[in-house]
Amino acid sequence: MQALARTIDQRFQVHGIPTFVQSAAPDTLDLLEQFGSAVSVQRDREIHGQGDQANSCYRVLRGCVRVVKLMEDGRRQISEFLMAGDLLGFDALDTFDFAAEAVTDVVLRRYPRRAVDSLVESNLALARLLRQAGAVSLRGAHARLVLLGRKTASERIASFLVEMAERLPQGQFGVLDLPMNRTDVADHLGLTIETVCRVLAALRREGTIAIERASVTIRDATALHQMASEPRH
Amino acid sequence: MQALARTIDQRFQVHGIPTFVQSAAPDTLDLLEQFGSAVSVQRDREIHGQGDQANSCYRVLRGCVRVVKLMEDGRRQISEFLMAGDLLGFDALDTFDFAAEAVTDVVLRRYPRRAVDSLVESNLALARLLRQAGAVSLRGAHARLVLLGRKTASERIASFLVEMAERLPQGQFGVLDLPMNRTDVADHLGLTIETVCRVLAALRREGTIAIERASVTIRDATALHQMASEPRH
DNA sequence: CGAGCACTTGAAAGATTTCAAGTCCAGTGG
DNA sequence: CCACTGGACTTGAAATCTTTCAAGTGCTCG
Repeated sequence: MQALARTIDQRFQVHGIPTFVQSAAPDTLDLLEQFGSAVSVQRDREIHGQGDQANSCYRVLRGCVRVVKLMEDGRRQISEFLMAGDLLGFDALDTFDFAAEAVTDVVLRRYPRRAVDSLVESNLALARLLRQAGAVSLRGAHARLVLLGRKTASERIASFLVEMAERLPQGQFGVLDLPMNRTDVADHLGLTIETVCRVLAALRREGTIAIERASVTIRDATALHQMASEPRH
Repeated sequence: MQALARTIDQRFQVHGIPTFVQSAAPDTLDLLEQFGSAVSVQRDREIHGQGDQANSCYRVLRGCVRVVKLMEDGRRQISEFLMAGDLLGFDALDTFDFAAEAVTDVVLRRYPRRAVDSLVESNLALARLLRQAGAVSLRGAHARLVLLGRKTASERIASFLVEMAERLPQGQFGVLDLPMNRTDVADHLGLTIETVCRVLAALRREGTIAIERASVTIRDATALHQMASEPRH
């Protein structure tokens, strides 16, 4: 299904999972495109803050974005990383309750909220697409609840690597260029940076992966999948 | 806003938070209602299983439902508890990736997926409602990610009690009749049943709450809120 | 060449889990 | 009516995983 989806509409892709829209003629979606404008954001700059008015929706064209919730005392949870093709803020209420920050230099396409809202009401294909997108996003969040609530540190790291590998542009295999630093990974997986390091080191020693700074090569995908112990799907 | 919403449309309420639908005349929503049928499910029985075809959507009329993900080895994560008014399965893809089980005896209203899907495409008010519902649901999931990823055991319990208190039928204050058992609470908060007991006992000793079996009375709401240390909103 | 930052590794501390007994009821059967 | 049984809940003590605290290493940039 994933491959099929790509052949049908590769422009819209939600949280790394291509959206399969059966009856949407690609043209209908271009209606939204005319309201879009390009935005560039530098590494570590904020795209929008926690609590900001949700006046814009975005689609990531290039780079990596982190979706962040910050607690009063500085503890941080990164609910997800967005990559090329992923949508941001289309599901928002009137304000964002999380910040979005550029992990790398990022290029976004920005759509005014008003345009999206009104277009959704007149364009069935777009409405369908966004509904599907929301469902996929929610499914991802649920998977992450299991990860944070019930998985061990090793399982979390393994799951993370598997997920990143699955989101790799087609054709590439096993070589991950992780755009985010170890602190980001830690704050995504509910661990400390030291634990992330240690588990990665252990995986390296076992020969499951090879590490070179930001690049992780998967040497034993089977072992990694096993270690991830995903719920049956 | 919460109070206002209740006055406008109390029939639809999403994950405990009433949905505020500005321009939806209540009548429009009754269109869906004609396809609904009542379903009763006994305590601990399954409403649908993990992996089932998503042929139905539900609204909880009475009782409490748990949304469960099970791992191969039996570890369990309850992503949320649904109470009267909450929606279930409206955001599904073709299959459920989680099970729904009755915590207490439950009465549901069941809507055929097909009817919902087609009605969503013709009824703008319903589409808007469900879009909003999805956003609220996603927001809740994100809050839970922070809870599971970054909060301590005490903070999780406090957050849980605060949330349950907020979902109390209006008029009631401070007395929670928790329909779910300690194991369910543990599996919701990513803890063990023993930790749940110990933290509750500690809160009781401090005089923050009083416990009587399934009933928890909040004696010091301020202390509880502080202990919950929610991210700023 | 030195400073700073990201990352790594070790050792001690700590929070939560695991293992092990209880306690307390509600429901059952004598 | 009352003892008994099973299940949910509690509590204690030891074990364990992860964090915290500390100290490097190595790379990049000025």
